[in-house]
Amino acid sequence: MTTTTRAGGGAQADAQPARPELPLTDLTVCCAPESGSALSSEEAEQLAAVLKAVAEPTRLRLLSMVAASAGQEACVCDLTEPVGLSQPTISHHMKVLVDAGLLEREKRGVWAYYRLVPERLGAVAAALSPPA
Amino acid sequence: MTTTTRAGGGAQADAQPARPELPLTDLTVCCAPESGSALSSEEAEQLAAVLKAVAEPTRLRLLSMVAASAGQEACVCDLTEPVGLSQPTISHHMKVLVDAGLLEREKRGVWAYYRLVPERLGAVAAALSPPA
DNA sequence: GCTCAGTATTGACGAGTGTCAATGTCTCGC
DNA sequence: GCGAGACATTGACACTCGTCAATACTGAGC
Repeated sequence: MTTTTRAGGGAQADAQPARPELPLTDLTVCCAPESGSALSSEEAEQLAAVLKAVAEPTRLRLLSMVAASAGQEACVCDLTEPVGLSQPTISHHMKVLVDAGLLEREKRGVWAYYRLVPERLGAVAAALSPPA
Repeated sequence: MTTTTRAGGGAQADAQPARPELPLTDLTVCCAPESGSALSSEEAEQLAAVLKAVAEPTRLRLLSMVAASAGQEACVCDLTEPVGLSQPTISHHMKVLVDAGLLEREKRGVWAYYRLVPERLGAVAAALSPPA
């Protein structure tokens, strides 16, 4: 299994069967010290997939707005206006963030509330931790 | 100036005049705790610009290969073969990483050596640090 | 000066992505 | 049940991006 250094201690690999490969907190560290080996293609694609979700100004703002909200959750109705984009666009970005595992969706009545997943974000940050 | 929480303590804002806005270790924290305000458009674009450079499997592999090399530096000739892409493509990716401030280029004779900039990578990781 | 090897640049092409208008779906209140 | 509001989905468009072939550039050795 090549026990390389990894980020996040949770390592709940058996999450949902619907998503075949989405380790919540199990991301290979990008830039390990000199002795560590480089990323494989699969590891690089996994990390890049999550980073792609974050590497977009609008999504970063949405993520930060959710994190800054009380209880670290917010609904689309609160996000559409300050961002200044159409509602379908916001909905699309939120879906990307949910698919990346960075947000969780919960529908309460008519409203859809999105909540931050700190462990996932922490795993990404740890994967980018500098060597030494 | 809105002194928000930031990542990295260096804050050498006056770097090179050639690059107008490339604060090496001065990136606004994305997802601050509840009291912290959300990212502005400029802050989000700055962070996203660096993340875009990293959110690509090939560039992640190149970055990790440079970091894993002895002395944390490597030349293009060492990277082309294991990645399995053409030399212009590798050169292109390296330029993107240099422009993002994640790598530094130094030409020694005919060879171009790329060295990791840990502070920059650390600033990105810190900017993505989870709240609380 | 000339040749050669290591890199960088240019141009072009296909794939991917952010955006919006229009439409669909679901829940609540009447 | 019905209309209204909140959100998701679809289709279309412009734009960006990753890749390669071809070419230009640059430093070393003869």
